[in-house]
Amino acid sequence: MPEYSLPKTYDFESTEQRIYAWWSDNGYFKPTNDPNQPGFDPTRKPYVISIPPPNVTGELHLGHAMFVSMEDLMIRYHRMKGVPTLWVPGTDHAGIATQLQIEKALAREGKTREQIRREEFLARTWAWKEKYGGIITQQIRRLGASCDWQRERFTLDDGLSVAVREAFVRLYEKGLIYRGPRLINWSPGLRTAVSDLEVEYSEEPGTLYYFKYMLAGSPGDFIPVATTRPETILGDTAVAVHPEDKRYQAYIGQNVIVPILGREISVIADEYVDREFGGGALKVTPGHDPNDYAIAQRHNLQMISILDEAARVNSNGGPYEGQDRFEARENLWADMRTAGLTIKEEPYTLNVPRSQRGGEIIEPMISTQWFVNIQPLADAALEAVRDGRIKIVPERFTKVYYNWLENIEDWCISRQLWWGHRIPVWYCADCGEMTVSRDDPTACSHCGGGNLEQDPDVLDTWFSSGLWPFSTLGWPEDTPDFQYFYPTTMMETGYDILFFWVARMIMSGLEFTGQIPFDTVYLHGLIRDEQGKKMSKSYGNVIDPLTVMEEMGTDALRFTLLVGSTPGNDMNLSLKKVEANRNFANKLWNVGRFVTNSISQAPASPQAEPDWTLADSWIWARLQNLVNDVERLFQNYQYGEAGRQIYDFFWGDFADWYIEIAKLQLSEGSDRAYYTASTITKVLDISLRLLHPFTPFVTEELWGHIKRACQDHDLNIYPDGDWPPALIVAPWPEPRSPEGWEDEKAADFSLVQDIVRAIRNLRAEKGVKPGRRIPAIFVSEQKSAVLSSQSRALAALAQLDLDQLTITGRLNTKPEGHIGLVIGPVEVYLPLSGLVDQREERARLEKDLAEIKAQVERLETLLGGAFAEKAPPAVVRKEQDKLATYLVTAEKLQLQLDALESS
RNA sequence: GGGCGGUUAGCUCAGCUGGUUAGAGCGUUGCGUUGACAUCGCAAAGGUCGUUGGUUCGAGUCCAAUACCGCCCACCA
Repeated sequence: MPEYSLPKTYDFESTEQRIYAWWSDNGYFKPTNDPNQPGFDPTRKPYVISIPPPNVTGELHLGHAMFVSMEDLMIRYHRMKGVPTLWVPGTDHAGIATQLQIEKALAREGKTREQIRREEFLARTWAWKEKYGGIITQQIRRLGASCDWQRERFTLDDGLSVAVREAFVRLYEKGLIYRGPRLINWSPGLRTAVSDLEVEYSEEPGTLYYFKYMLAGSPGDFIPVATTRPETILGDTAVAVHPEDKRYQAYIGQNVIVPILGREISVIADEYVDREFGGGALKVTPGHDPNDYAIAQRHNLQMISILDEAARVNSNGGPYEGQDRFEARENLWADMRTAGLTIKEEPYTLNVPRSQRGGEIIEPMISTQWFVNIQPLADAALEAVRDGRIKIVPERFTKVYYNWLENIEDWCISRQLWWGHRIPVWYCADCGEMTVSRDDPTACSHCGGGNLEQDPDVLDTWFSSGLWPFSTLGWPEDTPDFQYFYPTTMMETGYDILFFWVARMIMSGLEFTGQIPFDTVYLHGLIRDEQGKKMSKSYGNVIDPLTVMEEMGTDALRFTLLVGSTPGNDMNLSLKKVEANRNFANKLWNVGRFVTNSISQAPASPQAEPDWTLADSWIWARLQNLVNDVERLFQNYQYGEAGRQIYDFFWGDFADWYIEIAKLQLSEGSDRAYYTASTITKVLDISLRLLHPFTPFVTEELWGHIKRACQDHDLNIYPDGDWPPALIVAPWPEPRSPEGWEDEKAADFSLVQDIVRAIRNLRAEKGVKPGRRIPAIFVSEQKSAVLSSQSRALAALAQLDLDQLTITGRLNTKPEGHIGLVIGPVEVYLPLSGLVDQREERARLEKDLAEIKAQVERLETLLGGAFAEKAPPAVVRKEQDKLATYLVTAEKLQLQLDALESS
């Protein structure tokens, strides 16, 4: 019974929470260089990430799993490199989203927020937050997030609220915030303004209505006008035609009559009008259409609002007052038809603006709101990326970023909600002036009166999240954290919030701190279902990360997300992939079992280290190669590719080949066994270190077992037995340049692999029973030394009879009753007498020969052409070597064929 | 209307500065109780890298055009 008997299967359930608590208890998530602790060194540059704060009452979804995995990978990698790292966690109050949840809960009690009043509503929301606010952060912990939880923040914290007020007041004092009536996007269901970004457009079938605008001056005469929204006729203040449109030129300046209402409005000329569309004339509704609003400003037109907060027709709508906007549409149209004012209706595809949150149709309305004059901030934000102070990965998103900022409109920041940062503006009942203040004022700053009332509105959630990278570090106070950890290093998030969040953080960071908030933006893609469809509850294709973690382990999910994604590209997730990676975790585990057993069985007190075997050299070279590649890929943010390469190395090279050969070397006893145990331990150790940022739990757990086994058996793989206390803080493997011997060893080992594969292949083809050991004759002039040294390995891997192996430089006659194989410079003969079929053999040899000859021909042409002169010498030499090998192979194949003919 | 991404094996995808026989996982087929692992092993089948043209000694990789799929921005009522 081995001393270390690990279970056969990796048990993630019993591991993950224990390991997480252990890391946390040992303080590994905290920065190793902390400005609030003794021994702080301000010259060491930290690596800092601010977490994209999830909605405080949200539930974990795959988007969270994605960014947590990615950021945790970045953090763990840098931590292992010895860089002081800080990952600041926190949550967002998510104004609209949270308020909607509370309102829904209220609705179930048959209440509205207006009924219970603001104070009571906020109390309930806070209670809700207290109750559910911990769930999401708990779930993020389950993913293995190595955040410094002592620095956790919430956007409505006192400190962050101070930051929000500071930001608002500064902008106001600089004249970059203003209040006024403007056409904004109104959400009638939520009864609040929303920003342009919060409106989504969807193509939907609708109707284009044609009707008559009767001329006031000449009865019976009319201008035909088309609209998709007849109810807005009630708010028309002009009819516009193109100035050069001959049909209507005569009417310009005349009056037309608004249907049903009978108001007179004038016909104006504006180049915006498209003569081809509809009748060529445009009704102008400045109060409910952005383009019409612009026209109205050019022509100084009156602006009429016809809808109230709930999008019901108001008193400007005459007989339709009180009707819902869609109801009014039908009724007005019916009345117009009765009045003979309609022309026709035709089907038409509309682009309907809908609320990102509620999904209802957004109504453009004129409303008094607070705005940020964004242009100066946008210019600075553009400059920071243009001059390279901030780098966006993948690079193509910089163009998207530029395009948005170059065409940006002022930002409507006030929301008619209750849950959020209340606007720090007070209105004086005595003098009517505004007091804008960082602290709650007791008196009007203008008249000194005490009759102050605070603006009832709150700020857009993104206003506070825009301050996140520095508000979480203590800004506006100049705290030690802010001084040391700001600017942060990496902003990792989904490309879908590039505008909402990233751009605004850059604008705010530059404006308020005078510095960039982070130097790199890494954007990951969205996660879709197996077919590439968006996951949504209505499709029923949502994958719940918690279920996946429960069933297959956190590491399997993390590895799938990390390795399955390419920067900026969406990924399609299927459970099959997670399953494959659960199997990988299990593979790791079982290699670990093998290694711990080997350690505990290895002989003690080593003598001098024996020469490395070919396999030893090969695996070291491969591993070193891997370390270098991973480092390069990490530097280029190619995390997925790095993970894939580690996977391939671990399974395809280490487990499939080296471990199999190691079994032989271990059975040799004494020093060879000791050093082989040491080698597999070292290779595993480095593999675990490389994998740790991807799959932290299984690697940490396994590494702990390896460490204990080594310590108990005096096997030192770290100098002086100086083991790191935990894998999470173990040093990252150092890249090294090759020493020159690697290529030859790689070529020799690859020959061994090819021989083994060829023999296995033939055995399978001929139906030789697995396990049956057969004799073999190896013939090669150039490689007999390699073959001799590898006889045991060849015998074991290809199931040959070691006692009946012949290795020779040349053979005069082909052995009777053998099947011959040619692998490069090596011939192998296997005595499969009963299974030899002359015709089959000839066919096989001819096929191989034909292939080789084709290659020879190709290479001869290649090397005879301009390639030999123009290609780099190293590339040419490689091809020449190949040709030489092919020629030898061809020759040997030909000899075998000849032998077959003559027998 | 403008911009971006994708198109590689039956499916889902890698393939990063061009190097000459294009990879993985899953699936399929055949064999298998080799004391790490059946969440496994061995072997096999399977691809004119969307199309056309160009640059180059050399193109899945670079350039141009084009088709289809998807996304973002703008929003002609």
